[in-house]
Amino acid sequence: MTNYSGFTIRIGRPLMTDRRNPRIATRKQPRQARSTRLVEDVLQAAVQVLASEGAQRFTMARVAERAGVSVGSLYQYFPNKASVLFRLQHDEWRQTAEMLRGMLEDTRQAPPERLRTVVHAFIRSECDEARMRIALDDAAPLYRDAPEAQEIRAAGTVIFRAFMREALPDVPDATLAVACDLITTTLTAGGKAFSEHERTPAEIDAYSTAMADMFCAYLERLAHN
Amino acid sequence: MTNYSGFTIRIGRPLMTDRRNPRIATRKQPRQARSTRLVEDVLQAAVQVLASEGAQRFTMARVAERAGVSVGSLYQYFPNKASVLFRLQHDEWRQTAEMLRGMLEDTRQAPPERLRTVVHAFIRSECDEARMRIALDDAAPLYRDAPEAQEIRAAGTVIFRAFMREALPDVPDATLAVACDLITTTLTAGGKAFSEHERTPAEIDAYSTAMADMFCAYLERLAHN
Amino acid sequence: MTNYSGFTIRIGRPLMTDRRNPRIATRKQPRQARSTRLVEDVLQAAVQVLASEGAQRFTMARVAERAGVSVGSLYQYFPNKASVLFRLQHDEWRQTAEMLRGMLEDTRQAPPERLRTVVHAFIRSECDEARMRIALDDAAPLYRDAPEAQEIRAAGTVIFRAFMREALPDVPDATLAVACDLITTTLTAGGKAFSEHERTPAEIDAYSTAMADMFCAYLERLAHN
Amino acid sequence: MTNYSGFTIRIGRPLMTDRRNPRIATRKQPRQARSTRLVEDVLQAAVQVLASEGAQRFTMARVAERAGVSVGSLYQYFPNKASVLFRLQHDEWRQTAEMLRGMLEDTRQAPPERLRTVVHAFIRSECDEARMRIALDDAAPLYRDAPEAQEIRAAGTVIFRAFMREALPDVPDATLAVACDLITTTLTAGGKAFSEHERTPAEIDAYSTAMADMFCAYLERLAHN
DNA sequence: TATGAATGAGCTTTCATTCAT
DNA sequence: CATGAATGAAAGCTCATTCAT
Repeated sequence: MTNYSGFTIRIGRPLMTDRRNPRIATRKQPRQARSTRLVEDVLQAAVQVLASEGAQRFTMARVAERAGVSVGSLYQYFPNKASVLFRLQHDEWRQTAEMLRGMLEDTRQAPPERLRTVVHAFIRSECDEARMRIALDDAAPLYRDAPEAQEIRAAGTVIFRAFMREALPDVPDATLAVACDLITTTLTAGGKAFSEHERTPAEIDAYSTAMADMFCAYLERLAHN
Repeated sequence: MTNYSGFTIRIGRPLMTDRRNPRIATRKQPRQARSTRLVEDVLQAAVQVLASEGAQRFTMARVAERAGVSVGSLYQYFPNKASVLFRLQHDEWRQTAEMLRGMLEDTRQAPPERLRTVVHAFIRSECDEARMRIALDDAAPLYRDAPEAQEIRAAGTVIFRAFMREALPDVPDATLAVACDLITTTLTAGGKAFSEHERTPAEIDAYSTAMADMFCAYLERLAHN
Repeated sequence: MTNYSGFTIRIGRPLMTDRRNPRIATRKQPRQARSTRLVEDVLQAAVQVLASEGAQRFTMARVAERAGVSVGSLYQYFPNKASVLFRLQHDEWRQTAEMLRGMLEDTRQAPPERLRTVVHAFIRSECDEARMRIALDDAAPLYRDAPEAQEIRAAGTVIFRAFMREALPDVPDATLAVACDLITTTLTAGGKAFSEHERTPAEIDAYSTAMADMFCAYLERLAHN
Repeated sequence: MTNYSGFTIRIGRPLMTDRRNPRIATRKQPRQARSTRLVEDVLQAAVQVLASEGAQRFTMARVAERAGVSVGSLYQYFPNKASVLFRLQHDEWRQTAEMLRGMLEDTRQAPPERLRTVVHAFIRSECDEARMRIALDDAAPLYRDAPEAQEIRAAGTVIFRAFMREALPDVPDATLAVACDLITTTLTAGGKAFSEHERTPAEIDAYSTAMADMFCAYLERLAHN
């Protein structure tokens, strides 16, 4: 998936690339402490395998071995490989979304300032663990078309739309919708593309500033039209 | 590949996700008519397989069958699977770059107008054959890190930089470089993300207009600072 | 199992198809009400799993889940998967055998009439729960070669032999033995084959009548030779 | 499949036990001599594996090893495991059907004599390679529901029906149909059941004679009613 | 030069059974 | 007694690539 912050508006239907749409939800809820631990170990191991081996060599066997469990145990809690990857992505989404929500709803700052903050935070977070994120993105075809993946993005959309409405009270709905889509897509897809290469903190800062400038210039133009 | 128009500036080094960096260049230059024909058949077939089967099921055997050639012949002209995919991507890049170059260098229009034209043309072209493009993108991990892929982008960068300098004569070099990077990345990554879903012509137009608006607002701000 | 009514005479030794001959008897005799209940729940669940999932997907985990018991408990009363299946088959056999015995020993009717009754009853019973029976039969390789399975058939044989002797008082022992074997095999194997396809009551009746006719014609011929 | 002579009439629809209905036809027609040889080696190996290891342990890897080829080669000519088994069964059917057809159409003998010949030949052939046949039958769930398997039986039916009409010229169609079904089912299912145990030539002869007697008695009764 | 048969490592997933809690 | 987490061997199948013909 291109955008994993959960903030992208999607109007059209996704172009499926795979016939089957696998169940991806977790197979059972771990109830005992040991199980919870196992799931966490597995996810941690999955991140490591993804980062060190890449999406191509991300196999259930490797994850199991890295986690110090048997393949069978893996399949107790994840119905298939896609579900492990999806869970990773999902957790990422949740975490990022939570972070961004806090910033977007922080009424102590003016909307443009909030947007600046969000852009900087997002780009920076994208550059953290970039290797793993790239690999996770490479694996996207495996989990992208799962129904669960589709559901996630809606929540982020709502929050961002509210923010945009606050920032641009007088803009017509249709215009606002497109602006939301454009900004979130630019942020997420652009952030991802940017983070595909190793970046210094200075580069990150310069790029984030530029993107925030661009967004703010756009907002101003929308406000004055 | 995130950007396949050949217009993205890349400063940092790419974060490799695969150990081996295979030769990807075509194995031999087909000079005879028959060979050229074969290569074209193969590429055509590859596009079809990609579009109809998806990246996951893109195999050399399938390409060969669709092209009406033997696997052996395929390997006469392409050293491996990645090279076929890369060639597809490369051709795409070339074609798009050529188109955009014409628009960017068309001095009959003011720079902002040229940029608008470019954005519309690019987004529209991204939405054509979207299914194949998505699949090609899914397969990016296979060819992305090849040295040949790195070289391509430079040319596009130069052209776009010249355009930007023309549009913003007084902006410092460093600022301009970042702006170039931002705009090309937004255009390519954003365009790709947008085209991942089925779009009506009206949606395409609205989105392109919004993106062009955003770019122009940004250019103005840069010009006046 | 080809014949699961318990009425087939087996002279030769079975051709083993599996190396190991596992213990199949129930692990312990459940004497407490709770245990009896559990065993019954398990068997009921097993029937359901067999009918709904087929032999291929008949797993201990599924049975346990359907029965609302833990796998561990399952293994308290059944030493292995084969034993569950065998028990199912065994119960079937017992039930059918009991039914047929009553009919065969009913001296109020002449032997040919009794045989007619038996044929109709058996074919009809085979067509009940056909799906489960097919699945149980598919699973036969798992329990067929168990020693316990061999023992069962003897009892049925004795009863049927007595009936045949009554019907054909003057036929030599050897001839009678073969006739017994032929009729029971035809009834059971033929009934099973017939019930593998969905049947209307009319079809069932027609087929039963034909089979009974055939048996009676055969008995008459044996009697007059 | 219960009946593999191809002579069974099936009126009702089969009760499916598996959701998916796999393609079973051969993947490609071997054109070179080497390939033909390979296919034959594979089938020979499959028979051996089936006979020596049983259906349970019949795996593609084992077949490949026994045939002295790689698994990959196996999958060049057989799309899946079921197709190997089906091919075995299919060849059996064809061979048996051919044999029986010759006997049934041999007008030099009276119909009852022909039927006697057929019964003896069939039972004897069932007892040959019994171990392999049992295993093949155990594996039936894998190929039974394939569409190709359904088609085969029709041909045998036609031939046997013609024979029965010749033997019983005055019997109504409906009666004849049921009689055909009964006799073929009895022959095939009964023969299979009989051959599940090791048999001496004397036993085989006695059983065949008995079954033929039964059929002839039945035919006579039908003729005189 | 063209063919396509052959390879075999490698992948995902299942499931009977055990045993610590 | 009951639980259900954990095991890990084993299976079916794919596919990039090679090389004898």
